[in-house]
Amino acid sequence: MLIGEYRHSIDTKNRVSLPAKFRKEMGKKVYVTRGLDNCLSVYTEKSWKVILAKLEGLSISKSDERGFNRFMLSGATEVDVDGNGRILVPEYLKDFANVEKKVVWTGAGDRAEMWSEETWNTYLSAKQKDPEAMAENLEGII
Amino acid sequence: MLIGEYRHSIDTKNRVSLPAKFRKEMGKKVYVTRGLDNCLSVYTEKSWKVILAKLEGLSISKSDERGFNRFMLSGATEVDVDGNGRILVPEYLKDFANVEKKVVWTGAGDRAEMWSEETWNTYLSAKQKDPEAMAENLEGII
DNA sequence: GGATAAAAGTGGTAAGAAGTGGTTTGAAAG
DNA sequence: CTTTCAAACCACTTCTTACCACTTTTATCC
Repeated sequence: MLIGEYRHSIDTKNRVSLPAKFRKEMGKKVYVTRGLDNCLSVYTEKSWKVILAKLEGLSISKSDERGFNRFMLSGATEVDVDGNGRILVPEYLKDFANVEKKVVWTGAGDRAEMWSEETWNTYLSAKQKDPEAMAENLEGII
Repeated sequence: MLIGEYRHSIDTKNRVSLPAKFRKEMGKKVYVTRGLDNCLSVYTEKSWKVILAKLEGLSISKSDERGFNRFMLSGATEVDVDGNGRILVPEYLKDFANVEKKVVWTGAGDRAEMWSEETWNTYLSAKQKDPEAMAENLEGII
């Protein structure tokens, strides 16, 4: 279970450390792709397979489904964790998430998320202003 | 499984590199044809057979099905991968996809797609404007 | 609480792979 | 027999990545 918030920096070669607390669960191979709200989602091998299984149900002939499939798969990349616990973030994903130097890792249960510091701050302060409103929309789930 | 996004260029002899990450899965022979949204679809020998089987299920008496069948098959061509991992793109497919010099390869699971850089940028930014909307339409899938 | 050891974070370097352009060779057609 | 075109071959440059080194932080033990 991935939880918590950690701050790291990306070096000039697009390497970034996984939070030490995540490493055991993440193993030696992870999958990075575009996430919602302009973050990057980082999946373990196991949780990635679950996502793939869901994507396989999408139809190629329906525009929305084709689009979402492309969004997820074209954005995805399999990356090895190096000897120092770092991963390499492709340029196009850095661009997507507006990441420059400082990144924020957040645990999200089955996956981790990587945010540019500004995006995270903005997102969090917006959501924190009114968690009650979010809660109202949870429809009896919680 | 073909995933990710890669940028390459086509040379004056219409040769273009396959992304190194795709080469193992693609083997020495691939099938290129017209794809939806003005990209080119590139299939492995194996996935091409699957597509063919699906096309055979289409009815010749239904206008749309007949048309789609022609769209796929008339555009298709079998191409060999050269010693440096490149393929040769026929002129008419370059024209179809508005490819000039810069191309973007994207992985789409069972196939790869090749886009002109502009077409891809336009397509992606349209989708990115509202990935959340896509996701909401796909409720239950993710 | 301080010292020591271990882990984590960060940066650099060099060998090899990948990308791309040009040249030669062989086949086909006139 | 000559010419033309395409494809295989070759060579060079750029980029990637695995490895190594150093600094800083955290944890442990005395």
